[in-house]
Amino acid sequence: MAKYKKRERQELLIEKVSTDPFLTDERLSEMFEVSIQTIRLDRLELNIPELRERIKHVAREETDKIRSLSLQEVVGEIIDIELNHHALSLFIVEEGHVFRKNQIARGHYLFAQANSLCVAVIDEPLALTKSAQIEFIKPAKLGDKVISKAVVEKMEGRIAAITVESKIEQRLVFKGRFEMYYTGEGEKNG
Amino acid sequence: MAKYKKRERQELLIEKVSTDPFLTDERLSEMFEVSIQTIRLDRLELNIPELRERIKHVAREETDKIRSLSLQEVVGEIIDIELNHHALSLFIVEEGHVFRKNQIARGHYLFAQANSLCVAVIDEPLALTKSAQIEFIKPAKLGDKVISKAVVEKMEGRIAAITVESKIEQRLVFKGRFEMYYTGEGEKNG
DNA sequence: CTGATGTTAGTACCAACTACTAAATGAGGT
DNA sequence: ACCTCATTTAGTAGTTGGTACTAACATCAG
Repeated sequence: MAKYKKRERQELLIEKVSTDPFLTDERLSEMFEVSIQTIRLDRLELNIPELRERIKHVAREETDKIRSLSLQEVVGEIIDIELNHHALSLFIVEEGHVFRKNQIARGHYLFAQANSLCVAVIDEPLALTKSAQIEFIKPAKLGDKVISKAVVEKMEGRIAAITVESKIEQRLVFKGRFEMYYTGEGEKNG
Repeated sequence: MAKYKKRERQELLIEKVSTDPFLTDERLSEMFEVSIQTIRLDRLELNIPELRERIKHVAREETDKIRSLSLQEVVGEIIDIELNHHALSLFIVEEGHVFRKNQIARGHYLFAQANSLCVAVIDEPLALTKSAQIEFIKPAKLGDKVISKAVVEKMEGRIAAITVESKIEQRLVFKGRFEMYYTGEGEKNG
């Protein structure tokens, strides 16, 4: 028997549609070997919108993501800043940031938070990282809220020295010392 | 006169549609105060597909992006590896990786390439970054192909020392020394 | 005034639906 | 075997946002 019972079919339908939102009722009716009307009834019962609405939804969602991605110029959200002095940012560890195995955040995200905070705190048109000494003291896990604080120690001869400390619930998880290279507007070299 | 000439209108149309792909011909015809037919003719001449096709396109494009984002587990593509000894990876600098202003790659992408290479080269179930000293010698720019080489210097007492050098066309742009913490399977501690 | 260019109007048709009515088919329970 | 309720299928009318096509205006330039 190729056909499923109502319950089974509806469960599979949810799965099918959520993995591939581009399926028409016709294609679905072929897949489950039932009539189009049955599929429509199922969608009605399950509150699954029609193809076009599903696509529209995906498209909208994703255009939003693009916006937030280009905002993600800075990793983490800056919550306090006094230019050339100090800055604070918050970074929440999400699914994309962790090793699946153990839910520990990849080191380079903590680094990225610190690094982009350093770029942000310097009030000059160009600021590039020159060097860094960093330490990962404790792993950050999925869901953790990491607060990073950057303090500019000195700025001299186009080089700024910045120390960064990142904490989760007051506990130090990361620290680093960054040297940033910066220049004013007209200036440029290699 | 609220109405535009054909040329102007068509240019604006392209802009409108590309910034908001969700506009129907009807809405557009209202915006430009012309008939729907005129809009349709314009789209025909400009090869702009209809609303539904535009949305579908956006949706598809973005579902692809999600896939490639989750693939971005490792930054850069590993091109050679001998576990616990050395590894090589290639990272091509793309639009998302650079400052828009000057097309220079954000430092944390170079770091991420090096860091994930260090994670990859260690043949143990768990490998976390403990510390790093890094130097950014020359900026990497949009389109650059960065080859990163990690060499394991020693592995002792759950700590591995690894040196990384990243080059663009034989020229050193980044180097670093990483300390990685690792453990075998059953083991675990905070 | 005449043509070319541009703009509108209108028709037939399409995909992928919704909303609704009605008939056919099960599958169970007694 | 018969009745019943759930399920499935069929079919119609109407919707949105179009394509494709024909035909009738407008407008302006030479």
